Order: sequence, then C-alpha cells, then structure tokens
Amino acid sequence: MTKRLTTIKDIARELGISVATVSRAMRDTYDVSAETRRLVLDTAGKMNYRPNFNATGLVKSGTHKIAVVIPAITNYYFSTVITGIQEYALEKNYQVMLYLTNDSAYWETKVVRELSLSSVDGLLACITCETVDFSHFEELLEADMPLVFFDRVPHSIKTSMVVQDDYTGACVATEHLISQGYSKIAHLAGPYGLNLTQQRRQGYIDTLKKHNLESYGIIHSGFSDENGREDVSTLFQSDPKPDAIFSVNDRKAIGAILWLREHHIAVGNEVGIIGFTNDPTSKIISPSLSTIAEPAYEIGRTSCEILIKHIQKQTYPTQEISLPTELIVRESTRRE
Amino acid sequence: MTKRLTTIKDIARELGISVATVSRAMRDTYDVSAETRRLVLDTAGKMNYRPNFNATGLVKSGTHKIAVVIPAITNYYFSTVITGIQEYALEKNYQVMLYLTNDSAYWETKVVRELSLSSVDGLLACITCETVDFSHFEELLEADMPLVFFDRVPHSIKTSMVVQDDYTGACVATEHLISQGYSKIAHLAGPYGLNLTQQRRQGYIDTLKKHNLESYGIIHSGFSDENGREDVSTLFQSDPKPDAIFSVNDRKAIGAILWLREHHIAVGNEVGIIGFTNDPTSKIISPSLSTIAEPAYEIGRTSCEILIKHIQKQTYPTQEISLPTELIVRESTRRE
DNA sequence: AATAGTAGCGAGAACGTTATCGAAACTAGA
DNA sequence: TCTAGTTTCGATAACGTTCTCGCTACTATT
Repeated sequence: MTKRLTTIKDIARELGISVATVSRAMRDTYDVSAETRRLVLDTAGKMNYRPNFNATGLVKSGTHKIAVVIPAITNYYFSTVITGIQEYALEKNYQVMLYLTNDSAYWETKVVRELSLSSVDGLLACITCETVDFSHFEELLEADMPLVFFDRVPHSIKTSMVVQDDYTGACVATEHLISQGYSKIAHLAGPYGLNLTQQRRQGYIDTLKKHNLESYGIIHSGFSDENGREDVSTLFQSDPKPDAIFSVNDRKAIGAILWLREHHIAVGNEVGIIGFTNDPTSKIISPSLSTIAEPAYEIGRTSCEILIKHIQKQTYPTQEISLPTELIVRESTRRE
Repeated sequence: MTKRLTTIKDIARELGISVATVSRAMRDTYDVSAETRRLVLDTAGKMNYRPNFNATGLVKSGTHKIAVVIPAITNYYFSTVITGIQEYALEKNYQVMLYLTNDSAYWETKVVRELSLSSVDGLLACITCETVDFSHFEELLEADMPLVFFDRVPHSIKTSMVVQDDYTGACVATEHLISQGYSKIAHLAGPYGLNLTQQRRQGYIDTLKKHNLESYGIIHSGFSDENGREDVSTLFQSDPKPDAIFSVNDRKAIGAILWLREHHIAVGNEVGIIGFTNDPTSKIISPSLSTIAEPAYEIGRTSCEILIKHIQKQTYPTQEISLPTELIVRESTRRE
C-alpha cells in the first residue's frame, strides 16, 4: 500500500470547496445543495475515492465490523451458520471477522481478550466444549460490547442468545424411535457442561419416563464420528444391549452406523439410529440416517440480526430465541 | 460502546508523563528507560488498556487485517483452506475478514470493489465459476494492494497464486484406473473456464493418449453431487458405456456412486470411480471412494504466508506455488 | 574544566474523517 | 430599505495514535 489513495481533501481541492462540504455531500445529505452534491459524487467516482474506515471509525467510534468466534468451520452445521451470518451482515453493510478457537478454551479466551474493543462493533460467539470460566466474555459486557451467543451458550451470562429447540428436538427423536417399535434405547450424549447436551439428554430421559421405559445407557463424549464409534462399541460389549440409539449429533450417529455395519448388525432392522443436525452425509450413508434437522442457516441469520439490533440501539432488550427443529425419517429407523 | 475506553492519554495523565513516552513504551522500545516502560505496562494492564486499531491504522496506514474472498465455506475443501489461513494469520497477528461470494460473479465484483483499500492490508481470493472479467482484481493491483489467489486462479493476472498440482493429480488418477484394468474411461469435468478443470481434464486426456486409449466421454458441469448424478445418467444412457469414471471432485463422484447404486450397477467391480479432494464422506460412502487427496490445509497456510510476505515487503517477488497431491485407494476402484 | 555525545523525554504535527459553530448569501416579510 | 429567517458552506476542533523534532540532563572524553 505505497500508493496514496484519494481522500476527501483531494476532492475538495479539485473542486475548490471545503472538506466539510465534501464530507456532507458524501453522506445522506443535509445542508448541501443538490448541485454540489452531484458534483462531489461525480468527481469522487472519477477519482476512485474509497472512504477510509480507520478515520471514520476513529471519529464515530464504530467500525462496521462484527466478530464471529466459533470452535471450527469444518463441519456442516458451523459452516452453514456462518453462511447465514455472513449473508445478513453483508445485507446490512457489516463486515465479518472470523476467529476459530479450535475448541480450545485457551484460544477462546486469548482471542476474545485480544480482540481490541475498538476494532469491532459487536461479537457473535459459540463457546468451546471446554469453556467453564466466562470472565473473558463478562469483561466485554462490562465494556458495553454487544454480544450474542448461538448454539453453544453459557448458562450464567445475561445476554442475548439464539439456539435451536434442543429439548423438543430430543423429545421428538425419542418419540419417533418408540413409535417405530424400539424400546431399549441408549443415548450417545455430547460433552459434559454444554447446555445443548443437557437439553437433548433431558428430552431423551423425559420421553422415556413418559412411556415408562428405562434408559439403556448414556455415554458422554466429544462430537466426532470417532467418538460415536468408540461409544457404540462399549455400548454393545455389555449386556443387555440396546435396540436403538439416539445420538446427540449426526457425526456420532454415522460413526455408530459404521461400527455396526462392520460388525454385521443390521441398522434399522436390528437397531434403530437417529441423529441430530441433518448433515448432508446423513442421506449419503447407507442405510441413510434419520435425524432432527437444525435450522443452521436461520440461526446464523437471526443471531446476526439480533446482534446488529443491539449495536444500533444500546437499549435493545436481551432476547433468548429458540428456533424449531424438524424430524426427518430415513432408513436407519425403519424396520423392514 | 458508550463507555469510554482507556487511551494512552489516560495512562499518560495517570503517570504524569507525555503520551509520546507512553506510546514508545508500549511498542518494542527505544528511547525509553526500563523503569518507565515497566511502569507504563503495569498501569496499562491495571487500567485495562486496549490499543485503538482505528487510530494506529490511520497513522500507519495499515490495519492488521486480511480479506478472504471465497465462493462458499459449506464444503470440506474450502472450510479446511480457511482453517489453514486463519491459523497462520493468527500466528502472525493478522485478523481475517470473510467474504462469501456464493459463486456469483456479481457478488464477487461487488464485494471486491466495495472492499475499501483502507480496511485491509491484503486480499486472498478464490474466484467463482462464472468470473470471466477480472477488472475488479486488476484495480486492486493497480492500487498496490497485495493479492494472492488460491485453488481457482485466473489465467491472465500477474500475481502470486497457490494451487494443488491438478495436472499430475489427474494423471495419477487415470493411471490408477488403467492399472486396475479399466480401459473405457469417462471424465466428469468441472465448469468451463476454470483453470483447474482444464488442468485435470488435460491430465486425463494425456494419460489416455499415452496408453493409446480413447476417451469415453467428457461432460462439463458444476461441482455438486446433483451434477454428478445427472452427468453419469446421461453417460450411461448412450452406447458404448464406460467402465470407469474419473471425476473432477469427490462430490460429483459421490453423486455418481449414488446413481449407479440405485441402478444396480456394481461400483468397483463393474465400473470404477475415482474422485479428487479426499472429502471425509468419501470414506463413509459405500463402496468407499478412491480419490486424489488435496492438501487443503497447507494451501490455506501457504497462501496466507505468501500474502503476508507481500504485505510486509512490497518488492517480494510474485510466486506460483503448486502443492503435491496424493493417491488414496479405496473400494470404488477395486475389482473383487 | 570544557566539550561532545547519548539517553530519555515532551511538544506538536500528522493521518482522514465527522461535528460544531458561525459566516456569508440569499429570500421573504414589513 | 431594513430586518429576520433560511440555505449553503467554511474554519476548526476533535478522535487516538505515531513520528519528527528538539530540549534537557547525564556520561565520557580530552
């Protein structure tokens, strides 16, 4: 960037008017005649003028940028959420800065702490599996930084958040398994501490109780297909064995299917499996995976929408939004 | 952001010294005693000081930000590339701004044009399938904006770019099919105009010629599994039918497998299929998909590395880097 | 003891923009 | 013709940094 860019000073000199007038003409105008306005806009175009965001940000103390802090983007859910965020932000003329925490609490606090308050107008965050201390987020709130959480939300912080309806989704999933004739149902749960693993687990437990069924095991672990593989293997090494599995997400369910397939256990007929997410691979795997579809794109859009409302109006009230999920039936929960 | 943040003025007033000294003490120091430096750093920590990037950016005319312009992030390759970019950028204390073009040339030019030169130090781009006019990129180069392309690169612009070795990868893929005993090989190609579809297609053509084989059809279309589905269906409606397929990417290959499976054609035994990417679903689908693995993460890292070198040294020479690929053999190219 | 050199610091301009205040020029009312 | 009001604009001070000078006080050299 050695070449000097054209500034409003250059335009002012070119036209023989003051910088103040040029500045006024640029924005939605008052106090400036239609003619000079047109003149300014024309020469600005000719001189290829671009506003200097550092300068405007300095004086208005607001950059049109929002930060997104997220564990990863290499899976369907997160990448779709980000797509939703991005699209809404661009519509509203905000730019998004991306920070990957790699599901490490250390990186999360580091990133959030070093996130200079002056460089973004607000923050959209999805916490890691490990995060137990939220002081880095609380510091931001104390400095009046708008902050909204999505998907993985902390229990203790009072700010806006948007999630899918995890509890009802889990209820629907277990209900579906039961209605298909499965009765010995186990649950592949998510990592401890996360709100969504609690919700989905509780939905599972409550609908079992409602039908006077008992759980055939709950195993907590990470979100990967490898985790699902391991967990289903320990589940099937002990007696009595389950005849159905509700998995906290699709990736673990897919790991489970892979393991069962290798051990010649017929998925669907012998043991039913349902996941959560509606990852595209869930309809590619065979047998295809029944699942609870999450509105990932909408979660991205609405959380961004709420954040921008908070940014534009400090008094905007804290909101907790829960978006509906949808049952998608495929082969993995079908008997013959 | 109503609450006023602490500035170096506040620190200066607190300590009874000048802002200049505080500013010097903050950075890697010269002209400041060890004691005042320690003092400044201490009170800066106590007062929770964060540098104002707008101010530093304004005077140094450099934000520590880079922009990434990419068609989408909802697939394995792109999301992994971004992860690589992100990690290297964070190591070097750069922040990344994300712009999704949704594979639309209109959005690409819009985003790139409106990208204020003052808001980022450099640009990392992967063009859309549609892009034929590159003037929006050329304008940036004329303004001395560092710019490096990755994966999908334009043919006509003289700037740094990093790609995988598409040509050799395609050669290895077709070579593998031939060595497995397939001889009637078709190619599911990418969209016209893209450099990588040309390279992979040429690798396919050249190794066929080398073995005195003729092509059993080349069909150009998009990158989705739906495209693969459609193309393989038209391929198998006309005679003579191929006994193997080299697909420009894994998603199309997966679409092809799905179609063949539905039509009871044995993938592997009857017709061999090989893809390109090493998408995780390629080992989940059954039969599992042989493929050419792309170094997505490394492409992200090295393109970011080169961009930052360009940013830090205007005279850094233009580079064209080609990273090696790797053949991964699975079930889809195995005969009994 | 006189001079030169250096370490440490302060004053003030600059970066590009917006905001405040007031000045000119014009219009309208009497 | 004078006054009051309005429209359009210019000067100038901010915003929070960095950077260029230059000044002081101390150390080293002769």
